[in-house]
Amino acid sequence: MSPRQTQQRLAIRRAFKRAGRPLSPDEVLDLARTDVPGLGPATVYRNLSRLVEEGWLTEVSLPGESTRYETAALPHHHHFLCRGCGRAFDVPACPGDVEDLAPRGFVAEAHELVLYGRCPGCR
Amino acid sequence: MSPRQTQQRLAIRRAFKRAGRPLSPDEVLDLARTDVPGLGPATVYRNLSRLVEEGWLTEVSLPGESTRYETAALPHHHHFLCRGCGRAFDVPACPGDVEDLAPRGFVAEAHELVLYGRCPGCR
DNA sequence: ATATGTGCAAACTCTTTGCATGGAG
DNA sequence: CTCCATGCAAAGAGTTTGCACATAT
Repeated sequence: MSPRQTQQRLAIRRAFKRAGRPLSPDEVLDLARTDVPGLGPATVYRNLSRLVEEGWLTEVSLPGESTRYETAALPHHHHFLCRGCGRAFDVPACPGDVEDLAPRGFVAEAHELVLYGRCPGCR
Repeated sequence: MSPRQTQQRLAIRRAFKRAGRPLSPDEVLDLARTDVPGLGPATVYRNLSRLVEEGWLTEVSLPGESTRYETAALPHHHHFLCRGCGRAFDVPACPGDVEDLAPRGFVAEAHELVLYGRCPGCR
């Protein structure tokens, strides 16, 4: 029962390949509609969940923002949220050892770092 | 037009003083209802916004989580989210210089770091 | 006495689900 | 020809707003 190659599904994957950055469901809807005009939000949500299950996408949670998604298989990295255009970008770096900052008695297993500022297009 | 000292408002502020950690609107509602049983969610939301405007609270946004709030006037710090109980805690530390990680062309103005793991009560 | 704050309920936004139709295999 | 996937519309969860009444000042 591998997934069917529908036009909608192809358009959604194409959107991610073209964007090269994390996308919100709404951004996916806009981008994929250039290929499949009749595309509806429910289909986007269903495919995003499906693609996460299959390991092709991962969820990107940013503070105060609705969940975004990006293609999986990237090494450990962080994110940059532009205050101008609201778009998210990858930051291919990590300060390292940040989990040692946990107070005594707390056990840190993972961390997320988000930078806020201006992207090259919004300066 | 300084705010009135209603029982609801007092109960909400008392909830934060007692908790000593970031609280979600729902947590505030539960805690403040021990003082004012009839308290409704709308009143909590209205007071949270008001207290942020007045500078008594600040918003705490954590990835994938609904907005929490904590008493303002704390020095720069970060947060710990317990995967066991879902509660947020303060981390009074910062790795420093993380904004230099922004890719070329990007200007970072602020950052947020979140640790995930287990709090002392959930080990 | 006056007008701000509250509680209820309706409105809104974002996301999920049910169901009949359409298209991939 | 079969089912899985889609689109629509309705249902949910969380938050905001409108309105009449309560209450702090």
